[in-house]
Amino acid sequence: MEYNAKQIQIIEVAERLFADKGFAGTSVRDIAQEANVNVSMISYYFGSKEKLIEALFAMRMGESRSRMEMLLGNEDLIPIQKINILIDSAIDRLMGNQCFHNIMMREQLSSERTPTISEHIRGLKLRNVQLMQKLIEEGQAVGAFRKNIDLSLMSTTLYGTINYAIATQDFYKRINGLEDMEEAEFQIHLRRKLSQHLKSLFKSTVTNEHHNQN
Amino acid sequence: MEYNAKQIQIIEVAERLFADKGFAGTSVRDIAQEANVNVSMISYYFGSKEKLIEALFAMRMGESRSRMEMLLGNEDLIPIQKINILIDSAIDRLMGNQCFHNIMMREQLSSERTPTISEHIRGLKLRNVQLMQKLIEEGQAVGAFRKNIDLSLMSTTLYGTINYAIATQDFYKRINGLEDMEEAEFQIHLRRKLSQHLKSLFKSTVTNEHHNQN
DNA sequence: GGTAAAATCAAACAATCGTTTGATTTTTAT
DNA sequence: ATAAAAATCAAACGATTGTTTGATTTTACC
Repeated sequence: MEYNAKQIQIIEVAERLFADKGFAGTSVRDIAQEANVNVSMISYYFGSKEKLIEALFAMRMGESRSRMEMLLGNEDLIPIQKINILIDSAIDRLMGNQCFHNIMMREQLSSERTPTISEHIRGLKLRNVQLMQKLIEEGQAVGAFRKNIDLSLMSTTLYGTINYAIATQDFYKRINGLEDMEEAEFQIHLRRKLSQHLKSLFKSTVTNEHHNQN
Repeated sequence: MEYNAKQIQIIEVAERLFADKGFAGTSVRDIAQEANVNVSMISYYFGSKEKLIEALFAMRMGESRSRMEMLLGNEDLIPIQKINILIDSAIDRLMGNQCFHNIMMREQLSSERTPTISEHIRGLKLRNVQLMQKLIEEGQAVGAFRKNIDLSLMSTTLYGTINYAIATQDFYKRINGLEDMEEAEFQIHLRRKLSQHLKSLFKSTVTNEHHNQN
């Protein structure tokens, strides 16, 4: 599906409001007002509020397809380097689209699911899990990684940690005394901390290397 | 605050519906119908829908206070054993109250927060983080744990992993071919897998021990 | 420049929302 | 048994919901 500038404007406003207040908590009049369009434009362009969030998923999902897969082709990297790239790319993707992933998280918490949205999420998660499993199995094959690794829960830890860190970033700011830090600077700070933490976590957990106590 | 049987009945139905469909997505008529009470009873007992969810938080938060803290007093346990108890108690708490923690997760994703609820969540999270930090610092003091551990992100990984595992348990079921498993049995299965995974994760990450490749 | 299509608008639509009302029943206590 | 208090109910309240209508303006094309 192709969207014109005004449609994208509506989608992006809706994305922010859905992330802030939830789908049911956001009225089409809220969206129309913030997007500076008439209320009827939403039904006119998308058919319904429900179809609008489906359009949002169609747009965002279509964007970042097959960006990570290329890292698999690079044969110059050792297994742990590929894992590190996977970690950083996950952090970039989630931190760079916090509103959208907030909505995705809400959608997964909900039981009244839209079939097409559920399918999008399931497909994305399947790709993520399979990519990580492939990387870990590669490492195991060359003897670099441990054998007793819970493959499906490793990706749960990766995405669970990032998602939870984003959801609780205000709390993180507070207990680490970073309330006065510039917002953009804080985002960079959190990315770096998450990257270090997760790389250390994965290195300790999946590799056979001994600890380097520094 | 003390609640009578009918009030608790309303609160528990509301908890399930809020978890399923969100606060804004659940109408007081939905709640009244499923709880077999008249709509006006909600305003009559709680004042408003908003006050109802606050009552839910007051009730659930008041229940499990200071249950974990006692594990700190036990001096017979070595640091990693205390960490393992912390992990299992977190799994028990979140898996045993999935509806409530679903609502808590939604609340943290939202920007339009109720002050009293935010305060409840902040207090709970603060206790969780401080308890884990204390345990890790105890282990570091006796030389059992590594020094370079990101204290605040360790609890993010613990609670992020559990929350995300619960939110995506249908997906977990599917990719592990457990769709035919009895629901109660699956819950036990997931608890055990989570416990093993997180204990292994924490052992590898925080201790100085070398890996035991089995 | 004229005409058809697309876009925009205020207004109205029926449905649902949270809450209140006022009468009625049930419970409690003397 | 009686009076006061608590609980329950159907009905109605005004506000807001998502959507549609029909008229009007803007855009695109020959």
